[in-house]
Amino acid sequence: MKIAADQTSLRTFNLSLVARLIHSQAPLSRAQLAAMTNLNKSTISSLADELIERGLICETGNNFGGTGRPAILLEVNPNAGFVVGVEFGVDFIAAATTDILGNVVWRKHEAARVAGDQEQTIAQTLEIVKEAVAESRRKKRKVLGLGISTPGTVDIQKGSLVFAPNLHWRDVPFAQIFSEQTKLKVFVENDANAAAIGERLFGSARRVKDFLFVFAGVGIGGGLFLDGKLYRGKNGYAGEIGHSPIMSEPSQNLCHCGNRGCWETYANQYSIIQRIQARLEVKRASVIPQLMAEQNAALDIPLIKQAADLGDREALDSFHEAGQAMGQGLAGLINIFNPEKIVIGGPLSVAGEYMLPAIKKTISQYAMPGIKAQATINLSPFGADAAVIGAIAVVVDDLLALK
Amino acid sequence: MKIAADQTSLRTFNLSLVARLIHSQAPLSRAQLAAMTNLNKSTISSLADELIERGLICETGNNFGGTGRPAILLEVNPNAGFVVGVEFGVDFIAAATTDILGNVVWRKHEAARVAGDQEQTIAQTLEIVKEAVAESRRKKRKVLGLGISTPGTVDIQKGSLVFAPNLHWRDVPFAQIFSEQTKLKVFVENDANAAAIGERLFGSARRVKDFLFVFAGVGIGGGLFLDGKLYRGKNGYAGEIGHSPIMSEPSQNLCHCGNRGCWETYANQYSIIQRIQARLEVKRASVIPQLMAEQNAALDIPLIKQAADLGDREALDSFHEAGQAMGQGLAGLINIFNPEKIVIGGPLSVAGEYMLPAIKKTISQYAMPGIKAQATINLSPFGADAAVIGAIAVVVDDLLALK
DNA sequence: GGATTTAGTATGGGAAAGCAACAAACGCAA
DNA sequence: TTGCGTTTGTTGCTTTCCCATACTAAATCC
Repeated sequence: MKIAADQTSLRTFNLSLVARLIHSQAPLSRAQLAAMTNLNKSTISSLADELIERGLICETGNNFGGTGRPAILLEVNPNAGFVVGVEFGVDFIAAATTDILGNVVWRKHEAARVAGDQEQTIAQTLEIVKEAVAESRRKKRKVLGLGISTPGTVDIQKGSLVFAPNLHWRDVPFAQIFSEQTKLKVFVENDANAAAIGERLFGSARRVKDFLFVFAGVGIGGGLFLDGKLYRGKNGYAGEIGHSPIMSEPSQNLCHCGNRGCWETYANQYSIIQRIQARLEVKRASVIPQLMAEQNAALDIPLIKQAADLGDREALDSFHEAGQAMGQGLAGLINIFNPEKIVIGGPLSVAGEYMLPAIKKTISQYAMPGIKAQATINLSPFGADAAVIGAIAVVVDDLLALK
Repeated sequence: MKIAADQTSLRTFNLSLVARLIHSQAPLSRAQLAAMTNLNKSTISSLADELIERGLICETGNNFGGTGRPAILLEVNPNAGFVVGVEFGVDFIAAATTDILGNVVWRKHEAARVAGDQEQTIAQTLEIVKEAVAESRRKKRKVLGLGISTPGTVDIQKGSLVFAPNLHWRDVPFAQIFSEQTKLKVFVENDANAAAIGERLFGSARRVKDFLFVFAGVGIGGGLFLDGKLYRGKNGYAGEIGHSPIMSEPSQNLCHCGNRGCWETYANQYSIIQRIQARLEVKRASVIPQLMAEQNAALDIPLIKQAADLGDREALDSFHEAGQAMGQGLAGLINIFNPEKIVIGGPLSVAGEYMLPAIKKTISQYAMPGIKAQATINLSPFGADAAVIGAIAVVVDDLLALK
């Protein structure tokens, strides 16, 4: 057990506090930081010196214009280094490199048989990571760490995947494998959780204490950011928001969790594809079959989104219906969490603009008036990349913890 | 803003830590505390001295028997004083007095037209509180504070009720009224939240970091205890777990929130009464009409519970069905929160033993295997009194915070 | 160009936890 | 009975870290 606070943890806490403030609200002067934190000016000076010493922040010019002595502005050191992130999807590997502020400097998206061949996928991923590291080296930046986000449950202490039903993977010691091969500090996190951290550090939830990240794709996962930190539950499994039984008619689709009536079966990618298929069977006035033929492509979300872009009624209606289902589930979550914000991201969110109106309307119908008025709903600025950026954010979050 | 940590907050943190450990795991020696907290022995001595000085804990004998010098055992000072708690129900006022460990020394339960006449109800409550205080004085104990729990949303800073739809009350400055009249330190909290704190301090969730208190009665409210503290959401409205839309057939009951299909309409008190009424219309083989006639009583939960005690099929089946509905909602919550525990209490829980088997069975059907295996479900040891005890716990929690 | 204002630094002090040595209080065994 | 080992708790000193105050620095304003 180690729960008490000593002088060192006090220092660490304040160091981290100042680092996070500068990260999220730069540029800031020492005087501003003192006012914001209620710490003494001299204490702030000492903390800032240490952060500069560590290379995390730097002075970046003066703030002329006002009366009095101009402030020396502090901001995150843009030369501190790069961070590499990797996301495992069901049928792709996504990777990116950013600086500490989340500015993307390199990215890659490769199709992969992730759910098929584990060994080959890891080998393929290692190549991508090595490419990212080489690229960083070429730009004369050191790599501060590697973040990995994956569907399924994760042991963040060990840095291993516990079980990902979608991938059919179990007990994969990612941290061990990747740190051995790359000598990097490796972090592993669930995709929705990672995306939530990404949204908090780099995205649309920067100063938000209580928000939910809804990661929509093959399923619907949730990253619960509560009271200023990610909530993981007893074993790190929290956030399985997609499996609330909202309907239980036997007619409904079997969820991959084995039950019927799970919320996500009404609002995930496949539910939309199904809606389209059902519509195409009875009605042919849609550009979708044509698009599929032209592009020799399967019926997937990007394709349906193209159809919607062309004004296709069936595509638009399907997104609308899925949006309603999404909104119904989110209404319940809003009542439960009284969040300040709900952010929607993940693969399905490429069609977000077509779903959002229905989502908002349904929420406003079902959520309790006093609570829903407090919550804003928006799409993640990272869209389908939310989990890659999130993987990077996990690393940056550790840097800012200054442990 | 005041977010940073200084020496004083360090001391407070450690003082509170030691106080809570002693409160929850007494008796403990200084040496044990040092081992548990990783604080230095001398630091623990200093902290213990201060807690003794403040009258919160005391030395209580030695731990002979082992090898080496016997330890001096520390425990909560039983003479520190009493705490008074009050719960507003829809049609009753409940009050109790306990010591700091939650041992009840006095209690009172009065019928009242709470939802009817606000002024009269408050006057009636004041009388009860004064009686409790007089009783404490008679026992030569000082009263350390007054806790008030109420349905609806609460402003805990101001100590006022914001809005309680069930009571038709709005903007009631409880803290102001009661502290003026009694000179006590007054705390106000939502009933489900209070009950959760009570369960954590005195009940079945003592060392549990992540659990949900389900307060079942007129509605179904939730107290969310996450990461070792109560989660309140952006505005303190979190925990409205009863209003997740789980079904939306137009046939269903209108919820008092204005929607149809809310989970709580399938599992609250009224849903059970309705089930019974429907059954009695088509089938007469029940002792319920007879009980109602004998006792000249309305059809309410205690009466239906009596019928169940007599083996009445209709009563048992109705509880069973409501238990299934309850379980369906709880399954979703388990998936969302990955809690260590779910505790069910509140007025409806007098019939808990008849609902629990169905609840557990439904949960085990609908919740995800890996997650549900981690969660135990149990009834609150305080049953229908959970919110009164909770009101007291809110006061004790403040005492243990040592602010 | 001096007054004013705001920013940041230097110095000494105080609070809190750590460390190490020591005293206290028991069991045990010779 | 006495000495030893063992564990507990205290004491005095040290270290760490933040705070208060005074001071220097560097701009604007008049």
